[in-house]
Amino acid sequence: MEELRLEKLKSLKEKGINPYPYRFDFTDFIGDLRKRYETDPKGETVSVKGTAKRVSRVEEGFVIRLADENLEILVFTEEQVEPKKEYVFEGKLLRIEGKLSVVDAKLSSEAKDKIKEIKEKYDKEPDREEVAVGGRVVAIREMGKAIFGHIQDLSGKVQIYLRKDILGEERFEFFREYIDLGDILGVKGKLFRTQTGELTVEVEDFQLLSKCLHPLPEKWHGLRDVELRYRQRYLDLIANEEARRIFILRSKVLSLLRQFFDSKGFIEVETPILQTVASGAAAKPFVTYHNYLEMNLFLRIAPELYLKKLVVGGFPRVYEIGKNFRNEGVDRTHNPEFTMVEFYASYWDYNDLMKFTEEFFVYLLENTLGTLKLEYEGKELDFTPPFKRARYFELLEEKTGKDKSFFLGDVERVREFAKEIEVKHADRLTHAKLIDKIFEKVAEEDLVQPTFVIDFPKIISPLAKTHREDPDLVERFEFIVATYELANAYTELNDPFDQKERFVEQIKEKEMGDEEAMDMDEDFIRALEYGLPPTAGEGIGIDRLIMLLANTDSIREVILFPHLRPS
RNA sequence: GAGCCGGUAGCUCAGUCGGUAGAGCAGCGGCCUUUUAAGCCGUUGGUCGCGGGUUCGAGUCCCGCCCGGCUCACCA
Repeated sequence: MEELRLEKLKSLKEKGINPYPYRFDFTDFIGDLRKRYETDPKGETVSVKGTAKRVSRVEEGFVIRLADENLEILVFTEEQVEPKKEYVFEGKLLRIEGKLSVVDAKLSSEAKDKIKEIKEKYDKEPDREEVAVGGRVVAIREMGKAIFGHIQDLSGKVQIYLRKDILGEERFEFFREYIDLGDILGVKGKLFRTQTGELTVEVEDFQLLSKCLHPLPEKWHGLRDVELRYRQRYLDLIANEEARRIFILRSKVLSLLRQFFDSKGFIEVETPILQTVASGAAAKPFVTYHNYLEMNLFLRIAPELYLKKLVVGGFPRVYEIGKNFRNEGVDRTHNPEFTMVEFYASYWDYNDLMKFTEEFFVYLLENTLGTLKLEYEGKELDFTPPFKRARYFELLEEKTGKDKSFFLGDVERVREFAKEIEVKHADRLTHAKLIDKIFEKVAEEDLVQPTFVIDFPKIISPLAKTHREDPDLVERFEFIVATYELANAYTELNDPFDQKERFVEQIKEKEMGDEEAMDMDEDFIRALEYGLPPTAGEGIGIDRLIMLLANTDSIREVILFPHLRPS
């Protein structure tokens, strides 16, 4: 902590001022002010003339403050220009961090628009409305008898303007003396626009709402150190607009997801995370210990079996959004705890689920990014339905020249083939795992566009219903986007005798060395004996979905507090 | 687990061949009533991740450890 800020804290208390007051009467979040007085352009082409007041280098090119008749607009360009000279730029009009900006701008010869007219169109006059807003002080610019600054909340930033003649000597000096960058401040005053057109609160009164005892990260570069950004995510959120954007997006996706599922007659439920048998997926669980019961419990690897028990119980459509825990390696696309939505619908089969999935993605994309074509790691992904469909064994045959009967035939010949194409540990994998690994190795990497891979081999799908046209297959699909498995779904196996046999097969697999093979859940079999209606179920990985929408290549960027070793 | 890269001021980063540890921002003291990466003048600030070694001398070279990133493995 900073010595000086601690002294201020002490001095405030001595003056009888509580640096941590109980409440603040505010009228708006900052973003609401902006919504009221500003509309967002939609990327229309404009060309404007003005003087380059400041040229700043950023990662890709330059940001220019272009001024005409004292009104300013930001220009993002790769063109190199000199300050204080006049230029004409043509580009797309967008609002970036609250400011009207011409992006992808190129030098041009003729200006068809005036900055003044653009501003009048999108920035309305606030008519000195009286407002009270709170936020963290992120900039202070002293100007003698006036002070400018910015306060920020999650919804945005707004400029504050303090004048000695309005506040009076004592309050003005109090601000200079006691308010630091990082403090939470409440201000009351009138909204106006400055000469350059920026929405600003002319402060009539202010109150310290909480003292910040540490200096803030650097204002221009933000907080870059990845380790610090994850360990102290609050600082990341204060300093980096991109971090705020991603987690607001994540929240929006969850909200849209609930809206969509609720509107389709699904009921949201919660099932146990602590389980005595961790089943429903192929993975190694975390183990924990219950002191009172004196027994080991597992953190769930999937909610699947519980959700199907609910369908048996008469819930026709259920969904659960929740964490699953898998005791596996950690990398760019795997976190030991991750969020899934898993859902089940009576009377549906996997064809219904594919339609539903298409509809869901369209709903999600239109309400977040506003487009069905999104850019991910330099590639354009097109979510216009219908999505591509590819049969599992047809893909395999296309890539290897070997057909289904080969892969499902003699295990040793499959093993030989796996060794040939350098599948790791081919000599000790079970038949099921061999096929799975060969598929991952040869087929998955080419699946960039959204694709339903359908009709998986039965031996790697112990909970899926046998294919109605082929006893070697099950009615299952994985939804693959940008080579990642985004969803996994099937027509549910509801024959208790078949299910029991499949579990027995899994136990054999486990005995043959597959640690991830599924455990038998006796109560689940009993539930099936009471009758599970025809049902289809699906799980969608929320973290990977957010990665896709946010265009980020690391799962840690979309998890607020990713796991790190203690420092 | 292995390889590579990184850890230097609160933050973002430089630091050459081993020779007294730097910049910008933030901070502090001034000037400035429409500024906005404000500007101008002055100025404080270091366990160079930790421990050991080589050397007259180590941020720099060597060894070990810790934390992070990337890649490959493990998990399977």
